[in-house]
Order: sequence, then structure tokens, then C-alpha cells
Amino acid sequence: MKKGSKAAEPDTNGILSDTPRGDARRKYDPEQTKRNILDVATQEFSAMGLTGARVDAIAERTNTTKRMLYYYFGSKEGLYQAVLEKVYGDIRALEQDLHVSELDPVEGMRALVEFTFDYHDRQRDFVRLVTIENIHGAKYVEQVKSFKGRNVTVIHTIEDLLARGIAAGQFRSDIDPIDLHLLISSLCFHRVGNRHTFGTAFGRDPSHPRLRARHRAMIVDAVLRFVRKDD
Amino acid sequence: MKKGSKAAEPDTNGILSDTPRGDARRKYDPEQTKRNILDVATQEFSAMGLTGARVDAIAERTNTTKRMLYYYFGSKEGLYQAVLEKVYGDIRALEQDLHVSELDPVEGMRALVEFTFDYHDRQRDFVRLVTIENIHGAKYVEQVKSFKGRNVTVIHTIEDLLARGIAAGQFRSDIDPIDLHLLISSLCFHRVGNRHTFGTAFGRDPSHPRLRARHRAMIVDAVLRFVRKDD
Amino acid sequence: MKKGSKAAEPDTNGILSDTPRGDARRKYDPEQTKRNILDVATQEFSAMGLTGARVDAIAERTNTTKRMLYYYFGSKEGLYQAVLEKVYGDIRALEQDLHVSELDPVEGMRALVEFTFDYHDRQRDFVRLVTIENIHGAKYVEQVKSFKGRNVTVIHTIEDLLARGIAAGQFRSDIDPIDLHLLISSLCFHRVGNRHTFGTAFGRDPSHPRLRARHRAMIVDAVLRFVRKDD
Amino acid sequence: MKKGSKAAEPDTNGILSDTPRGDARRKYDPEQTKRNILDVATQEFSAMGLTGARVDAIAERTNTTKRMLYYYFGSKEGLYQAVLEKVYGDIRALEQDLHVSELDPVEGMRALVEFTFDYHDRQRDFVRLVTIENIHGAKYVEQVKSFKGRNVTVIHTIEDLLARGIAAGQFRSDIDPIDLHLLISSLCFHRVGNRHTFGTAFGRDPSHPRLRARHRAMIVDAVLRFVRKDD
DNA sequence: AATGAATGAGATTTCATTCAT
DNA sequence: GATGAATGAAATCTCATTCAT
Repeated sequence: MKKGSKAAEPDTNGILSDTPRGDARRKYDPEQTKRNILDVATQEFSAMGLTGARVDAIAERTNTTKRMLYYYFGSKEGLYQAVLEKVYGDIRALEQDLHVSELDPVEGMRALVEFTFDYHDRQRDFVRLVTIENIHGAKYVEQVKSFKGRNVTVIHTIEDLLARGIAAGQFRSDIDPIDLHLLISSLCFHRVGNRHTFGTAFGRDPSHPRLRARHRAMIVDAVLRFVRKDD
Repeated sequence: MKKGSKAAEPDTNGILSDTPRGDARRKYDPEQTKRNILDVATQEFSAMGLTGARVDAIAERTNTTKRMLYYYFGSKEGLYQAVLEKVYGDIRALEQDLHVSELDPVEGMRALVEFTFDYHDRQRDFVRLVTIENIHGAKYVEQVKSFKGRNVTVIHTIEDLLARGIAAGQFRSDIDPIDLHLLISSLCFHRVGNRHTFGTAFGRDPSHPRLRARHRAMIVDAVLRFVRKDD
Repeated sequence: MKKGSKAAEPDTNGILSDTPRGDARRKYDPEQTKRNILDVATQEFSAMGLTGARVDAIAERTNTTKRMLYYYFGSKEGLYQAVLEKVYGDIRALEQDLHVSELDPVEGMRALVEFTFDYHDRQRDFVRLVTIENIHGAKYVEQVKSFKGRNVTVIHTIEDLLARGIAAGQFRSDIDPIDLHLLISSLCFHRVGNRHTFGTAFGRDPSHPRLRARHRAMIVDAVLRFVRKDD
Repeated sequence: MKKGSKAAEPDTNGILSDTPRGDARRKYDPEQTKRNILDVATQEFSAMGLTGARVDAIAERTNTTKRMLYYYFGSKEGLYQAVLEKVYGDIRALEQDLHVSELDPVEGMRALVEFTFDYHDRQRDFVRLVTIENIHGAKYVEQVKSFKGRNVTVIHTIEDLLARGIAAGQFRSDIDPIDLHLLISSLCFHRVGNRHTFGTAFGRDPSHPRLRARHRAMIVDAVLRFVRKDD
């Protein structure tokens, strides 16, 4: 009664989560019901955290009832895990489209960094959910089948770029691919995940378009300087 | 869910928060009572988040009762804010001790990065609390008087280093100090804050001593390469 | 103070508030559940006041649990407002049945006063709740939609009586209908609402049957003498 | 923390309760301390009721501490009773000044009604406290020594007026003095005690100066018409 | 006479979940 | 497959009162 469920902070973006209405709305469409619940839950968990999210609030913004949520996902935690699973799945699909192996190493590295930057910059829900998972010691994502070792793709990509760059005399030969991935992630993730405290501390919102462009260039620059071979 | 509150995950470290016992424990010592509550709360909030933390759990690990917690801090949120205030205050104190202005620009920059790295590496409570605040859109830290614009110190330090480095022909002249601070923070923060998902994804824990040293060197290297003037 | 909650002082009367059982008690009957809560709450709030009433005490005397009270009414205050709404609604219903327009002005006035007297005399819960609302500056009743300006009915009745009485040369023409309503209300309300202090002060309980009849006659008499045209 | 103690509604008037500072403020002045507590308590109880008043809130607005409140008055209830005692004492003092026995019966009756009207109109704290006592079944005032049978003075005054009026052929001979007192009280009390709901219901505040004058005249008129002998 | 710190008992409210249909 | 009503357990917070100085 008091606060209803204002939930949805200004913060969530729907990119991951639009419910496609597709064809004529059938009366009972389990798949659509599930998808609808999942979409709403993604927003709510992302906005409020696992403990902060309210089952009631999720149910309320759904086309169905709270009972269905339990019917399909068993528990609040189950729903949260389903959200994690979906969100990580979404990335994988995108990553496949990135064909850096066809590019010159420097250009490939630039493309990889820009892709990583853009992805984090847009998928705030994802960034938030990863953050939330870390608060919980990653114990839910550990149970997500599709997660374990999933990032090998990126690592392979980086290995390939490094190898070709070294061969071409462009890159240093003493860089660990996983460390490099961490470095790139750090630069792309932090400015999104911590933009609120950063904004409050410095009166400067990192998600502002002008800053966004500058940061993108800066990060690409920093990574390239880092991998480049000294003359 | 519903796990009672065993609180204290393996995760918290007590570096920020030991309660100094000083002399013999007096019966009425408000300062100590407050400090004691604050220390326990720091751990609990850091481990469980604002919504996840339980007032009962905090009180239980205290030398006093739940009632005192409300007596001194008014509400759960009030206590959380007091924790934020304390934690941010702790850093400021340390930052003062860092006299990079007496060092050569390159060495000063190295010292600054190493300090930042070490601080985040050790103060996991701090890193977690910042993360948690960002989940809440920084709305609590905004109300903390001592916070707004407090980081100017770091920025001034960076400005001084950059200016001297430029004058000495060592550094590039096109770097924005706040952007540079963000870059350094990103590198130091991310590996701590997101080490759980990172560890799960790559089977490699960034807080392991061996990795720790390597990351420290890598980050210093990356920053120096970034600021260094091209020949 | 601290008396647990034996609730129900000798004072409450159940006239407003019997729960009609209708047919066999069904398991799921939201309307009945709500009515049941409302009835018990009416007695408790009337007996103890808003702050004095205990949610636990209300729940205990209900066929359901405390939780349902929040499910349907949101908060203690919400329940209190619902009680006010119901109680004021009950009067309105009764007022409709009073067809004084068909009576001779003097007889009509007598009927109105007698009705007002009888209503207050019987509905002590109502009188107490109005008193309680006034302690709170009427701030809850102000939020009750159905309340604002609801008493127009009585005023219209009085206007009609006065107009007809003036036309017939029976009543004075200088009487404001709202003032007259206040006068009648005062006489009927005070002896009920303040009968305890009155009883203590004069050793005479105004609700005693013998006094009751005498007061009724006196009040009718006083009002008629007040409105009657001087010869 | 949440609401502090806004207490003091706009409603209370300080007429009963000014703390005279008299001579130079001595360091320890028990009488003044007690008076101060009593004055603040009068306002708080009058504004919030017995259950609604907060011991903390009272103490806060006092020049002393909560402990003293218990030191002098024993308990919240004890303080409340002391307030009742003081307030009733204040009236008695005033009533003595009313020498109606020297006036013509009609003028005496008018003077009595006007005095009663003015007293209630001004002493809202008193009116509220009486109301509050009635909510509690007058059980506290019963224990106030100075209360029981105190109103005999008024009754004697009325008896005297009636007797002289009857003797002079001005008043009816069938009026019970206590009933008449009740009638006068009703008219003077109700418009003050219930002015909030009345104001909300009819959009007309009975304490407005213009209405005040009209009501005063009306009530005097009504009483005189009631007691006057029919020709 | 006076005080700030402390407190136990109990108050209101919230939450994830299940029941009956 | 779907639903509105119901709920126990636990959470946050409040209150009058007392302790130690």
C-alpha cells in the first residue's frame, strides 16, 4: 500500500528484454507467459538486486499472476537463475558475429575493444546483474550450466589476435590473454557499473554521450599502447 | 533464500574494522558502542548488501543490543549511511599520506597507481560497499555530507603529476585528469569487485597472490604506457 | 498503561457491527473476511482510539490472521480510514429513510431531532470515532472520498423544514440551517460523547434510561423553542 | 529518525500554560522544573491524546531530561493525571470571579452562558483533554482528588439563577439545574471539540471569528428561549 | 537535583510461498 | 494452465522505563 512497486529505476534499459508479441495473442501461451515473466524479472532483479527485488513487484508488472511465477520457475532464486542464464545467452549470440580473425591484428584488437565497450555501454542490465552476482559470490551463476567456461570464445579470439600481432612484429610477446581480457573488461565495465558513485563524486556522468565517445577512444588507445611492441 | 542470517560470508576482511579495545572495557562508553556497531555493520552490509543485511544479525555480533543500533543510528538506512561515511573517510585519511609531489613524475605516477591498487586489493569491504551503492543508484552516498566532491584530492594529485610530467617532456599533454583517474580506478577496482564471476568464468582467482603481483605490474605498466609521451 | 490488549472496554456496543453470517461459512469469502475485519476494527478503534488500538488485538478477535488485515487494508491507518468510511456510510443510509418532507414543519423538526438523538444515543461507536477523529484534527476523514460535503443531505432537509415553517408562519426567518444543524448535533452528541466525565462530575449517568427520555424531550423542546416564531 | 517529534499541532493554545520565568533563573529550581514539564505535557497530551503522546517528545521540548519527568511524576500516566489536575484547577479559579448572583436573573443567565462559551472557545487544551478523558472512560479524572463533585459551584449558581427567575416570573419552573448545565455545556463544547470534522463536513470552520460571534449570540438566545416562561 | 546511556518487551509491517478452486 | 485468497515466519522499528554516574 505504502509504496506500491515503483521498481524500475530510470536505469534499466529494455534492450535485452522486449517481449515480442509476434502473432495474434493466443489465450494460453506458456512460452509467451514464461518470456514475459523473465523479461519483467530481468528488469526488476537488475534494478533492485536479488534480495532487493520483490516477487510481488515482479508479478504485478507481469501479464499473469504470482502463482505462475512459481509454477514455471519454482522460487525467487530459480527465477533469478533463469534470468542470469538468459542474459548470458544473449551475449554469446552477439559475440559470434564478431569476425576479428579476418582483420589486421591492430584493427582486430581495436574492433574487439570497441565491441566490448559498446556492449557494456548499452547492456546496463547485464552489467548490473554481473555486479549483483559478485555481491553473492557468484554462487548462482555457478549453477548455470551454460556459464562455466563459456568465455573461452573471447580468450581464443584474443589469443589469435596476439599470436598474429606478435608474428607481424606489431605486438609484445609477453602478454597473457586472460590478463588482457581482464584489462579490457575492467576499462569497459567499471565506467558503467560504477557510474553513479563516480557521477556523485565528480559531478560528471560517464554515460553522457560526449564522455562516452571520449572514453571509447581513450580505452582503445590505452589497450593498443599496452599491446604494441616497443621499438 | 530464507537462510536465517549466518551473515559474514567468507568474503569480508576486517582490515577496516577492528574495534580497538584501548583500556579496560568501561561500562558506559558511547563512542566505543557506536564504533562497535559501525564495525559490525560494515561487515554485514558489505557481505550482504543493504537489503540483504539483517539488523538482527548485526545486533547479535555486537556487544550491545538491537535497540542501541536504533538509538544511535535511527534506522537501518541511517546505519548504512554511517557505514558509507566512515568507509569513505578512511580512504581520505590514507590518501593524505601519499606524498607524490616530492617524486619524479613517472615515479609519482607509479606510486599513485600502486597505492590505488593496494588499497582496493586490501579493502574489499570498501569495494563491495561502493558496488552496493551503485546498485542503489548512489542515492545514499549522495546524502552523506562528507562525500560530495571529496575526491578532488586525488584529482589534484593527478593534475600535479600530469603538469610536471608534461613540463619535463615525459607525459602527453592531451590527457584529462578525471578520465585518467577513471582509467586507473577501473583497472584496480574491477579485478576485486568482479573476481567471483571472473574466477568462475576462467577458473582463475584474481586475488591469488601470484596473480596479484602480476596484475599490479601490468596495471602500472598499462598506465605508464598510456601517459608516456611518444617519441 | 501496558495492559496487553484486553481491548473491548465495556463501552462498545455492537449495533453497527454484527457480522452477518448469511449462509454456511464458506472457506474463501473475501467479502466476509473484509467485513469481519472491519467490524472488529470498528470496535477496537472506537474503544481504544487510533494510537491506542492494537493491530494484534484486532486480528485476534477476527476469524482470520493479522496478515489478512494488511492484505486488505494495507496498514493500521488504512484500516482506520476504512472504518471511518463505513461508519459514515451507515448513517447516510439511515438518513435517507427519514422522510420529514411529508410532515408538518413542526412535526418534521421534531422527527429530525428525535432521529438525531436516537442515532447518537445508540451508535456510541460512531460518536467515539468522531471524537477520536477530532483529536487527530480530522486528517484521516479528510482523505475519505465519500466524506467531503456528504452532510449536505441533512442541511437540505433542514433548509426544507425551515422554508416550509417560515411560509406557514411557524418558524423564525433568521436561522442559518448549518448553524441549526450544529445546535442540534451539539445537544445530541455531547451527552453521549462526554457522559463519562459528566457522570463523574455530577454522579449522574446521562445514558441511564430515565435520564435518556427526559433529555430527549428536553432537547426537542429546546430546539422547537429556538426555531418557533415569536408572536 | 523518521519523524522526530513534530508534536505540537497548530491546535494548542498556550493560554493555560505559560511558564512564568519570574525572577532570575536559578540553577536548580524544582518548582520551575515541574511547572515546565507540566506545561509541555499539557500541550502534548492535549495535542496527541494519552496514548498518542510520547514521553520522549515531551522530554525533548522541556528544559530538562526525561529522567526528571519520572523523578517528579512517576510515570506517563502520573504526568497525565497531574495535567488533568492542573487544568481543572485553572478553571475553578476563574469560575469564582463570576458574580452572577448580583445580576438580574435573565442578565445573570446570559452572563453565565457567555462565560461558558468564552471559556470553551479559548481553552481548547481543556476541551481536548476532557474529550481525551472520555475516550478513556474518565478513569484518570476519577482519581483526581480535586475533581469529584467539583462542579457543584456551577450547579449552585444555576439553581440560584433559576430560583430567582422563577420567583420573578421570568423563568419556567420545570427545569432541572443539572440538565440545564448539560444543555449549556453541550452547546459550548461541541463546536470547539468537534470543529475539525465539522469543518471538513461543511467547509465551515466554527472557530472563525465571524462565526464565533454569531454562535455566541445564537447559544445565548437558545438558552434564554429555553428557560423563559411562556406567557 | 540532575543526566545521558541503555534496554526488554512489544508494536507494525513485509516477504516468499502455498492453498482451494 | 491459470488464479485470487490466504499465511507463517521473520523483519524493522517504537515505547515507556531504568541504570550508572
